[in-house]
Amino acid sequence: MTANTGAEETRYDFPTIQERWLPVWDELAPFRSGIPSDDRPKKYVLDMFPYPSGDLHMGHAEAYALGDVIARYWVQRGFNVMHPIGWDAFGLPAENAAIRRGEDPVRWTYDNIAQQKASMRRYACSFDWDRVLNTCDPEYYRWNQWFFLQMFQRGLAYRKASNVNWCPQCQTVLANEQVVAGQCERCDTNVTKKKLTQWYLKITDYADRLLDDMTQLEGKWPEKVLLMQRNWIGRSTGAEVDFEIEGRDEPVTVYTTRPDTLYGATFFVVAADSDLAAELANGTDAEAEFEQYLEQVKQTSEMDRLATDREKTGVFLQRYATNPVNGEQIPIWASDYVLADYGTGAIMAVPAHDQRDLDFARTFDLPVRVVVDAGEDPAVTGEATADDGLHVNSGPLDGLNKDDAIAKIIEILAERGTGKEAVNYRLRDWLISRQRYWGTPIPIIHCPACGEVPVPGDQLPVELPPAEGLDLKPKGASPLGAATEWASVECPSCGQQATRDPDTMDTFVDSSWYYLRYVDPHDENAAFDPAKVREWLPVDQYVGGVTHAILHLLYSRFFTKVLHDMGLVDFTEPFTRLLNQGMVIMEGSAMSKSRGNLVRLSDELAEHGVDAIRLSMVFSGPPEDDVDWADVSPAGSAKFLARAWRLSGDVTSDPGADPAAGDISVRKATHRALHDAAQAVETFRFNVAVARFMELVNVLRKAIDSGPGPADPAVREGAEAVAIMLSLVAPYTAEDMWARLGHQPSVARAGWPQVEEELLVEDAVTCVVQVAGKVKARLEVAPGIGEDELRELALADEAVVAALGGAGIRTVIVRPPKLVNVVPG
RNA sequence: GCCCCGGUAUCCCAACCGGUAGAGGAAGCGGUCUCAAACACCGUCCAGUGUGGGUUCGAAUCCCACCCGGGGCACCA
Repeated sequence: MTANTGAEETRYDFPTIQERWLPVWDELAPFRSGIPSDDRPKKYVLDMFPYPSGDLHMGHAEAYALGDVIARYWVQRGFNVMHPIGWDAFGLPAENAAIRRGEDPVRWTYDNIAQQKASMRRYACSFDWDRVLNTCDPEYYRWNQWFFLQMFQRGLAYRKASNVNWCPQCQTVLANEQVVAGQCERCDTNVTKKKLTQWYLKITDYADRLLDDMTQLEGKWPEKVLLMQRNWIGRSTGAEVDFEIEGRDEPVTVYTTRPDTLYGATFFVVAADSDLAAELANGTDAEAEFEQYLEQVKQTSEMDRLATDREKTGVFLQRYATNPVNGEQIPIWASDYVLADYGTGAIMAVPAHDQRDLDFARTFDLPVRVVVDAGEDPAVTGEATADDGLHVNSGPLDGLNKDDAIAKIIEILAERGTGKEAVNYRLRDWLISRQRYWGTPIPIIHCPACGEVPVPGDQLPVELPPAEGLDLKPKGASPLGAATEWASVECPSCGQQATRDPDTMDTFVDSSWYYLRYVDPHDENAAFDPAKVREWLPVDQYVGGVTHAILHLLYSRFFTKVLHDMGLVDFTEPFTRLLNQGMVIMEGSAMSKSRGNLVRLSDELAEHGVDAIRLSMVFSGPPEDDVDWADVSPAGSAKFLARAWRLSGDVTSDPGADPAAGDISVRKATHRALHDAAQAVETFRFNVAVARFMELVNVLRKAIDSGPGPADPAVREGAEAVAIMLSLVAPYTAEDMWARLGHQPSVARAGWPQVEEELLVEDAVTCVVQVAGKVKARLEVAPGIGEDELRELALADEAVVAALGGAGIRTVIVRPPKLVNVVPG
């Protein structure tokens, strides 16, 4: 390298340093991970890829700074780290820009990608630029189509008509995971229901494995994320019980988690919007009333429906069900508090032991019968009792506790053939079709004769037609349907005139497997090469926001399991470890244009420099906590960087000077810092690691100014360690220091110095001597001091003797070398 | 309503298995340098750990209750 190393400079000038090293790094490419002769052990560090909706913002700056610490750390530790980046490039913003400003979504997307890519280069992310992928490239999304067809053939992709979530703003359907508190995850519009035929992926087939495999992730993923996924999947165990219905051939099955309370069922409720309700109401005197009620239910928005403390409503259908254990006739009601798509859409109501049933019973004056004795009468208190207790009024279950009663009743029902043990999930199949343009076309051809026909593999990818000339305005049907030339095709199986499926896939399909594609993003023969995947995956460390705790992470786990079953990968969990970084907020609330508290990343970078911003992000606190920009001081970060940088100009010894000849206490400080910082990084306490850097810089400053002086080789050793450690967070500053210390770039590949164990041992330790738990004396002792010796020393201490004041000694607790506690008698 | 996570100095945050409450930073204050200032450097102030109880020789750390903040789930039978 012939770059000006800046050895003569005396002032830390970040713009100069940035310009100096960027071109050098471009040439050196220190983070290239695909060199065949590279025999370093492999590690895969992955940042969640960004959506290209404009330039990078503060949130990106934080996320990528944190991921970079991890990636760069493992490089320093001698690993061949694959740290790739790509773009999650399909999605609505491109389309909306097209609609609003008449821009071509393709162009809009690629322009933004180019801008973000340039920004990431300047931000000095340690990405391997040979592995970039864009999900909107046909060479990428053809494999979405390929996976879809694989799933289709396995019965894992199917079409069905159902009441689906519909966002009136986006004019498209949404998956359950994309509805947050009754609102569209993307635009916060109240979601409505619509009966539509849509494509689904059968994630429910994997519910048990998605749940059970979480044990592999225990301790490696944030507990919070695991909990959220468990809640989302919502497995419950109970029983299905068949109730005969008067005047109906088939019995109706209900699902209950409390089959033991069957004797307490005093009425029966079907979901008002279920087919069963309509059927049961049909031809009864209640029919008109029911129709009216159903209308009213349909008018209720999802938001209102979810509101707690809602009055219970319903209609008696004038029909009766028979309780299979005691032959009782119980009235059948229709209500919206029972959900059509959970369980069987019908329940047995046990008001004494279920609050919702009790509320309903009290509203409509239905009987309440206690079958589990809890000492209180729910009919009087208004509080249903769900606790364990002895069963009463329950025939053969009398006197049993809950668990025994459940076992017993299941046995009885099974014997009679009127019920069985059953499991239910909250998780629903993943609705993946979208009525929008900018996504992966679903590779199915609808033939009037053959039905749903897969597009033959050799005709993939089914490319999107150009947006030009298409009306992309949301109108509830996919714009692709209007591209007649594109849509009309011959049926691959019978040759008849047929049409392409006009919908595109949820963009979460794209991100469900992108981490596999990075092993060779330009592979033309397959989505990925299983051999290469074996080399690199699963991902050792995944870094991203907690916003994806359910959506993306659940879908990716599902995809991985499907690929496992297809024999394409040999692991069942894609991400071994997960770190969720927090958000960047401003004065307590999320940054947004409307709040006017938006801090522009580009402004901050221009003012303080890339390194100072990165350092601020990393140092602000634990990575998973939100960073309040009002609390961080980029100027303070810049000050520290300048202070560290100055060390490199002060060192006067030559490169290669033997540190063993240097000052021992400086050496100890260096090795202690290297050791502690490494540990802090490995446990994601990056802020603590930075504190260790700062500590060492302070020690070295003192050593130079008023200690062994700038020529001491220990000072050089320390300054080099600072450069190496700092390379994780502040790559420009570190590289410049490295050069000023007389080394060739890149410091990123310098390697983490070997920590010398003997330098971690302290010369002397302060031992605290307490009397009755209060500190009375401090002794300087050898770290290896024995218990007896320490006890004697402590008891001989004047202050201790004085504190005891002649009182006897009951016990002496000795914890060498740090503590002695004398307990007076 | 249920379930998680967190409350330490003015602020952001450290503190290993229970063992000296302070590593680091910001802000403040004082000083050195300077004609003065900025920068830099040096020094310094500041809490007994949300509240109440318990366990222990000893509690920020463990247990119980409560308060406050953040998050998740929420008519899932």
